[in-house]
Formats: sequence, structure tokens, C-alpha cells
Amino acid sequence: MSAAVVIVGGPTASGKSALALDLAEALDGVVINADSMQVYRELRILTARPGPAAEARAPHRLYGVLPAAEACSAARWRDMALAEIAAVRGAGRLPVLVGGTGLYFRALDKGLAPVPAIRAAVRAAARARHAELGGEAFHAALAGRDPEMAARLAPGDSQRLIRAWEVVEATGVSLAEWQRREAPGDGASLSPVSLVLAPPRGELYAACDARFAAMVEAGALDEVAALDALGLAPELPAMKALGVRELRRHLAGELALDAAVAAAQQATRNYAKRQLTWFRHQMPEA
RNA sequence: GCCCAGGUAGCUCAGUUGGUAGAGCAGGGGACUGAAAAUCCCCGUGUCGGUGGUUCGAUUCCGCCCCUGGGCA
Repeated sequence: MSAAVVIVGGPTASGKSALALDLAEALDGVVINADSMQVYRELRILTARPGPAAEARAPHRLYGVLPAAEACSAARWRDMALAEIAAVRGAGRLPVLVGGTGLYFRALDKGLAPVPAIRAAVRAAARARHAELGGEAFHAALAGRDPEMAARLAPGDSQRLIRAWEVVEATGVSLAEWQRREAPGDGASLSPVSLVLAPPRGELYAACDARFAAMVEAGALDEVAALDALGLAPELPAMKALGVRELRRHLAGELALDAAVAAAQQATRNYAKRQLTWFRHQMPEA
């Protein structure tokens, strides 16, 4: 009996895509993206999206499917992924999910808390309030409305603080309570086989450095210039892809190219370390 | 050769009116439920350049030496 779904996880530059491609090619599979940044159309080079050569060896799904002007989310990706998985299986092929976004794998496998969608106005208000009050005061204010969430979040953890706030604000129920309510997990029905790559630290960091240098060689500057020309809000996820910020600073004349590259490589290594920690402790049934 | 400024954690530096020192970054560990390539939390003993001297005590003051910048010859 073969697995219904294969998951390939691991830190950036660890060789996940190549492994997934080999598997898909050998097992009549279809590669499905599980990376939060590779979904954005405009970031082909900087996110190391598989190119034509890879596409020729096996079908690829969910790569570059959203414009950078839109924000993806774990829930949105999950919906798209479930649809793709169903389609691939319906065609009698094997879904091979690859990516470095641990949260996406968890969302897919365990499901997410059934929090209803929250209106954009409420979300914007939560952000504005945080900006106005600052971390400490916002945290204290949250404690008044949702002591449970406030107790488990650090005053500096702006992103989670804002999320917790918007959830109580919009639903009247603590996010902690929502998380307690059973999510319709799909782990059982997916029965994934997970492969997690974890190269030695030194090799991984060297690979991160080499790959970013190669991205610049391959035209990453033009890619960032084009992205920049869209005039998107800096808060959008796509604008936070590794290297975007650094190369934009170079294009703006604020940073020499070698300094920008060094900074982006540093950021990539820091990210790879975070991913290793995630996969080491949070990845379900690795 | 002389003058000036420095030599303190892997790097960039702060500091000690004399009681053996601390930040940022790097590095390591950890958290992680709708922006996750995000957002955070924790971890700092190092001949304070070397060597003499003064002192109860020197990384701190003084002498000499070495090294690195810059200036003058």
C-alpha cells in the first residue's frame, strides 16, 4: 500500500525541491508548493521557484499563483492545497508537498482553529491600535479583554498580540478558546509520509550564501526593481521575502551591493536556523 | 625618527573618578494555530596588547616595549 501524500520539509537551501522532484518523477507524482513565498508570482528568482527544466520532469502546482499585491495566509494556502491534493489524487497520481513553511504543514495536517474570517476593518483597527499604544500598553490592554492570550504572549510579540486582539474584538471569544474547539484536521485522511531534511549547520549556511549570490547573478536585482515599481505596501508578505528589503536598499542607493548581499545572506542563515528549530520540535510525525 | 589617536567577547565598540567589565551584531538554544522567508523569548569570563612600577588592590595611574591607523619629518 503506498502513501496517499508525501511531504518534504526542511530549511531553505537544503535541497528539498530537488528531492521532491526526484520523488515525483519516480512515483508518478505532482509537486505541490508548501512555501509561503513561492506562491507569489513576482518572486521567481528570489524564492528559488522551480524552473522550466523542473516543470518538464513533473507537474508543479501552487507556484507563483498569487500576485504580490495579495496576502496569502496559512488558511488560504490550506484551502488551495486541499483542492490540489484532491485533484491530483483524483487523477490517480501522488501529491508531493514541498516547502519550508512549517506552519503550512501543520495547518494542512492538523487543521486550523475554526475562527471565522475577520473583517479587514477590524484587522486594520487592531494594527492601528498597536501602533498607537506600543507593545507594552497594547499587551496590557489585551490582558483586560483576553487575559489568557495576554498571559502567553510576550509584549514584544506584535504579530500574535494583534491577532489575539482582532479575534476577541471580532468574535467576543478568546483565540485560546477557539483553539480548544476541535478543528476538522485532515491528518487522518491525508496519512502523509514526511521527510525532513536537516543538513549539517556549516554546510547549510554555506549553501545559503552560495545560493543568494547565484540569485543575484541570475537577475534578482531586476526582479526586485520590478517588484518595487508596483509600489506595494511594505507590510505585504511578498515584500518581506528574504533579500527584497536588502536589494531594495541597494537600488535606492543606501547600501553597496556587496553589503546588501552580505545582509541578505545573513538574514537567510538566520531564517534557516529558525526553520531547523521548527522542524526539530513542531513538525508533526516527521 | 618624532607627534597624535587607538589596542577590552568571534566582529564593532562602551566602561571602570583604582575594588578583575557590558551592549549591539555574530553564534547557540527555544517558542510558534488565518502576514510564518513573519513575530518573538532566553544564553556574555574575556591573559581588558606585553612588561616593570606605584598601591592593600591596576584593565583603570606612571615608565618602557610591541602592534594598528593618521600626521610631521
